[in-house]
Amino acid sequence: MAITTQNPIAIVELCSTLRQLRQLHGHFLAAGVLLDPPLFAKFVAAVALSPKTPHHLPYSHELLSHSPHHASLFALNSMIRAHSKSSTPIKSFHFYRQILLADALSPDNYTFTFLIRACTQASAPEAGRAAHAAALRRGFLSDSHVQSGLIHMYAELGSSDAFRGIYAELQNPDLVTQTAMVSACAESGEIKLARQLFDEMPHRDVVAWNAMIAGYSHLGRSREALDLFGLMQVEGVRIGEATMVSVLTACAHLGALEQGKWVHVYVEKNKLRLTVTLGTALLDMYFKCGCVARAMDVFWRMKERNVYTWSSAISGLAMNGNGGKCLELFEQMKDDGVLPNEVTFVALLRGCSVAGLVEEGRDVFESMKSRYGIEPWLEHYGCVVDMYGRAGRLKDAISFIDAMPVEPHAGAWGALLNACRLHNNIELGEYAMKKMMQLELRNHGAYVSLSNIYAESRNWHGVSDVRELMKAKGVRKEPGCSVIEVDGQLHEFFVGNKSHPKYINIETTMKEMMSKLRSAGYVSRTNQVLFDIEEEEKEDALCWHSEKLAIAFGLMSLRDGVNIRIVKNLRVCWDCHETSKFVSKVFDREIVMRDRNRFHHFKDGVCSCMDYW
DNA sequence: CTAGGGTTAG
Repeated sequence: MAITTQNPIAIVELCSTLRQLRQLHGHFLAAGVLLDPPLFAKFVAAVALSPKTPHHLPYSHELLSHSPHHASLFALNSMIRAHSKSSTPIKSFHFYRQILLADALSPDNYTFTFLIRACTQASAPEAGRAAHAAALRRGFLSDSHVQSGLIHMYAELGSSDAFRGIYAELQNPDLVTQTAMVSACAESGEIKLARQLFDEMPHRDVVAWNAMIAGYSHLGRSREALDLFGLMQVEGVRIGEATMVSVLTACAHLGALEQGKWVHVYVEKNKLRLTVTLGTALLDMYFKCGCVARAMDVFWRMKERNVYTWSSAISGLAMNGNGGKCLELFEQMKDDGVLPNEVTFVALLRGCSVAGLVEEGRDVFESMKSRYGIEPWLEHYGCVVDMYGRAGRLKDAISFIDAMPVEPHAGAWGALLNACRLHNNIELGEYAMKKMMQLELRNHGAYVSLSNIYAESRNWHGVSDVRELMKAKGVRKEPGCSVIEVDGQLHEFFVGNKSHPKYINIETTMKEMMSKLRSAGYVSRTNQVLFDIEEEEKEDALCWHSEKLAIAFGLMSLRDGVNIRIVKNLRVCWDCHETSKFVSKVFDREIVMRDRNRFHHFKDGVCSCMDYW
């Protein structure tokens, strides 16, 4: 685009380096464009909000401080807004102070809306209450956007009483405020109340619908999210980009590929712009449905990619076991000038871990602190332990734990425990378990891992001890559940659950399937059967694990050549994993299984995880 | 065309 003085804001958005911005500024200055205060304000705001360069915020700050006479309320509000979305939201107060100090200026409803949002972003309760008090003092509490901001803020801070109190005192909350309340209730787990408020709303626009759909999505109640989306279409509400993002999140969670593809087609048909957010949600959906190629296709088609986009892609590749590609993508991310954040590093470390790239992973972990100044979260430590452990370097894993500057959490010990299971180290496994117990954890996963370690070595005493322990501690195992999509319909299976309408056929298919597998050399192993089931039920239960039911159902329902795609809520057990490998070979059928941790792509009798998970 | 809803990891 040629630089003209007609479209200053559009040109700012095209700049990708600080130098370009400075040049542009000089150009506009020479042309006299920026003498017009409103235009100057817009320019500064555009610079501040420009996502391309990491230096945009300091630069716009600099522009403002060199032109005090141009520091209009509009410009300062925009700066507060820009900072509220940045990684340093609390700096918004700097501009708030500037407004207060300027004789000719005083804060308005916009100022408080942005300021409150900044406090929410920063999770800063004191600052938030101060902003609340100031807004009250200056009489802006009647503004619905201020109300909405406050409700969101207190929900984010976890003070349910506070946002309820605010809402209760309002005589006539309008659409915006009601929507905020729906979203706040959903966020604090009160989804029923949220739905009630939503249903009672006299008028509901796209935003309200979306708040409710997103509420379900966030709580993992994806089915309800999709149901509500269906209702929204029936009511003829215009579907927008944001709606699609929530719907895609729900599809991703469920592994509902058909519905997800439908969204993709809808987006293209209706020529919705593939914005960063929508594109990211779309590629994430494809990744979580196991469609790596499609996901990467969307990724490369996107015109703009932010840290979410890159992190999603890296994480998607990691989940699908492609660690080498993760590191490659990370290099490209850096070339692109996008700064990685904590989440990017979680994804990267997981990628190194699944691919056994220990040295690379260690470098990544080091550079995270030294180059990017990011303080590791507990998750990062857990990933490193997992990385060493998975590679069989249990000594490195344990010394890494010992050297952790923070108290090791259940995740770190859990990673070690899983490594002990993979590498049959009972002694260290027991030690890890003991450590976990001291953390008073109620997570059943650890008990299952330990039990499996005992079972591998046929130590049935150990197995029953763990079972007793679980009983004593009142830890219950979450029931295993597998979901399979057939013709766009999701079918749910639980262990030994016989309630499916086609159960008789499933049972027949299952028996045939197992006998075919046996003649192909499959031998069932009862040693990893979940130990909370009585002995005599073991053999039986093994045959009726939810993923096996789902596979049988897939075999009888899906045309030849269609992949069987299964989403499981827990980790897959050894026996089901083995069964899947055999099915993929004997029936010449690919199986894509997403478990709690990662993907397993079964083909020709081999799994993409190489039996390491 | 300054304001409410939406994206990543566990």
